[in-house]
Amino acid sequence: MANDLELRTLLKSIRQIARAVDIQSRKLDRAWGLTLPQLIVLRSVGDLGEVTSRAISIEADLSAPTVVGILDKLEDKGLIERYRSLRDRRIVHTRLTPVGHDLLAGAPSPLGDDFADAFALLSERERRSVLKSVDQIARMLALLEPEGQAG
Amino acid sequence: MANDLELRTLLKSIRQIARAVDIQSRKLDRAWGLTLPQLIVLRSVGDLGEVTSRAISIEADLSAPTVVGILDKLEDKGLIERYRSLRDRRIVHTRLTPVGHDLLAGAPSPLGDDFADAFALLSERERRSVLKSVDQIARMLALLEPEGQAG
DNA sequence: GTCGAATGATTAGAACAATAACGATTTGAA
DNA sequence: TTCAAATCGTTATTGTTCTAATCATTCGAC
Repeated sequence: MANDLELRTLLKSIRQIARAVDIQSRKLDRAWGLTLPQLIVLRSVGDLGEVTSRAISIEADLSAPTVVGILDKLEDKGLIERYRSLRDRRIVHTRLTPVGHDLLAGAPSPLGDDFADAFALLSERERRSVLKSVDQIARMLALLEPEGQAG
Repeated sequence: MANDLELRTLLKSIRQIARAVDIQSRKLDRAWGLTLPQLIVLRSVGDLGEVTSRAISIEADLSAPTVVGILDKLEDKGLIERYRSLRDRRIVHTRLTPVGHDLLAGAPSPLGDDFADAFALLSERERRSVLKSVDQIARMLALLEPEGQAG
């Protein structure tokens, strides 16, 4: 089938993206002391305000244990603080500290300013096509999961 | 800027893809005893024949140390074998064992048969668009790396 | 009120993946 | 020939991420 070759090509591109993102994450860490997932979670906290771990998990597309691990690190760095809800003591709320707020305000583009620039140079038509295609792949892959309903 | 929102959307899709691929890898492992990176490396060995670690690293888009770790596991499972070149004893060649060859012959689609089916249902125009966009992102991200020359 | 089920967060364990550092070997220049 | 540089593979270390299992708490049925 011709499909087999296309699937290989697609898989290779996905791998290249995964690797590039990983490398970018380490670069970010060296320059800012924050890895990409840490920045993503920090942004989620900034966007959502006082937020439960579960909500972060959904927003950032990370499993609950992963979020906990990242929150541990962000707390160690003094960027966020956590406290148990008084109404329901199972729930842990997270919010930015002033330091975290400031850092977030000056944070770079997660995928790198060079990438952001390159992306901005695309035509609107190209950008729309890219967004549509990448979202399409994401949805098709998510279908395989038990809970995945993206209607 | 409108770009900022687009970049966020893109990042979210990329994260969803990364996570879905990771989950698919674990599913593969449970069903076949091989994770996705292991399958990719095994396929690389199958495609390239007697091959150096360096060549696998390039083909599979993985760093050299990562490839070594994966080859260790594949060797433990008896799927590949390694031997030092006699001409240049720095070089280690890798090839499939008969067991590895057989397993590869029956291996499933790396991203899952469900995904392969879903992808096949797309029109040729859609498939081309997806491949083009994903490759475009991969190239734009690779640009940031020191050695990345994709002309 | 009490006990089981459900929910939220966390810990334990395993795999991938990178950079940095290292050892072994070959190549090339003086 | 001898020694420095380059190349190949590997080890050490750190970080992300998942599933499975665990703990605490709340909710619901009785």
